[in-house]
Amino acid sequence: MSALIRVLLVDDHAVVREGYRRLLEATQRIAVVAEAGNGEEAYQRFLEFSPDVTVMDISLPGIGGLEALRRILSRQASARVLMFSMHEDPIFVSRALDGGAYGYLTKASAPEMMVDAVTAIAGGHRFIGADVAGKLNVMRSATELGKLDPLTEREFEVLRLLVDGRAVAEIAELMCLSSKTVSNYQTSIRQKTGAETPMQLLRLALANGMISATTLNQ
Amino acid sequence: MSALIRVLLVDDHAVVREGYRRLLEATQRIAVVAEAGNGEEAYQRFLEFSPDVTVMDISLPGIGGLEALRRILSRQASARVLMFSMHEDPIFVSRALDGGAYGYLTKASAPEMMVDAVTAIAGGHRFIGADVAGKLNVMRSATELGKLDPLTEREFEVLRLLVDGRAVAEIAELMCLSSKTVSNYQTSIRQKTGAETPMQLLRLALANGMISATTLNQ
DNA sequence: CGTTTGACGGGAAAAATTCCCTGTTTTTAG
DNA sequence: CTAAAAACAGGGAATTTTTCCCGTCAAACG
Repeated sequence: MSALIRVLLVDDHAVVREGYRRLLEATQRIAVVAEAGNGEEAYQRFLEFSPDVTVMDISLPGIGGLEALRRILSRQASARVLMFSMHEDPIFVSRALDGGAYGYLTKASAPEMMVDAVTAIAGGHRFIGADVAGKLNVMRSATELGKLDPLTEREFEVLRLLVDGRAVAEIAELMCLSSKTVSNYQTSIRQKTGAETPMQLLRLALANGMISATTLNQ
Repeated sequence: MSALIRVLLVDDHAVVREGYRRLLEATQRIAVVAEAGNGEEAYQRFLEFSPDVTVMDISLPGIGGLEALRRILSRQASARVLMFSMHEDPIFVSRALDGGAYGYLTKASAPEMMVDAVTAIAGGHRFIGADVAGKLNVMRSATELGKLDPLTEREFEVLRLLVDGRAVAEIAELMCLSSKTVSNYQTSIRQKTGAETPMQLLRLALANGMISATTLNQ
């Protein structure tokens, strides 16, 4: 029998941490040795405790889960981190795995799967929730950031103006084009990026830093 | 000593339900008699079990937490429902309370507070988490935030799903409506808020905290 | 040279939105 | 309790937008 698996638990919601803690510790094979509520703290705790496995929410206040993951790995490349999130969106999954995570689960997964995942990762395996694993291959390597690459200059400009809150007609005037052309560009943008609704397009643009999220709030 | 408090637990994430269940049952004074993963199911379980307190997430797939709350109350006006959510945004809080909820907590609250809240509500008191109670009055007057107030419950739900990146047809299916109706709602939302492009809607939603800026970036 | 790729937009068909209007519930006010 | 008001749901028709496919033109490329 192997020794206790020492876990660092990171989530900004105390209730969720509590849920995972009870869940994990119920097995007797896992001990939660530390918790953190944000990215910076997670990094600190990681250095302090050197946990076998770090279980971390991808959405954290402050530096965010992916950045925390990066910092941890830059300090100790062999660190084993299980990322989880409430999104089963493949983009999140691939970003996490590209970032060096050892596993990925959604909060919608069966609770027991968390135990399996932690155990697997502690043993050096990778673990990806069945619910997202399927989708992964389809979208693989199409990381969110690359999605805007195939856009031509004009398409990109149209997207920028859309994100700026401009209407199609307005963009046409600004760019001295026919509304028709702008519409056509919009269509090709959607095809190239795979965004199916205006909002998805916007979120994609935001994720690519076309606008800083903080700017949005005023 | 009073009898056991019988609780119905509603959240779309099994892990979160599990966390709350363990948390609540650890006290010995509370028993989780049923769980539900969506609004329709919540209503069914409520009828089946007549729980003393219903603990329900505001963001649910299908009919949504607020609608589920409404249905429950229309069946039994004396029902005691504790709504919770990951948002501490005043708009959600006031919606829930206007809708007849007995209490409101955020997932960021200390886990023990959940127990206190359930106990208080079972005793007929109202319970609002300290973290949101303060903001309730302050933010009420802020001009930006008032923009979503004239929206009706259905409009609000449509907006939430739109911002979530859902297509109109998808929303229609989720809410069991005709696409036509959803389109009509969309129009009235735009008229009431003055938002003319999807981006402006997104901005509004952000300003009102329907989405956290960090969610967008990760 | 051809060939490809991007810029631009027309035309026709398809889809979505808008405006208006009709019912039905629900809620509120007196 | 009753009347008025508001919310809910969606049909019809006109309109706008989008989509898809087509073309021209110019620059870049092998």
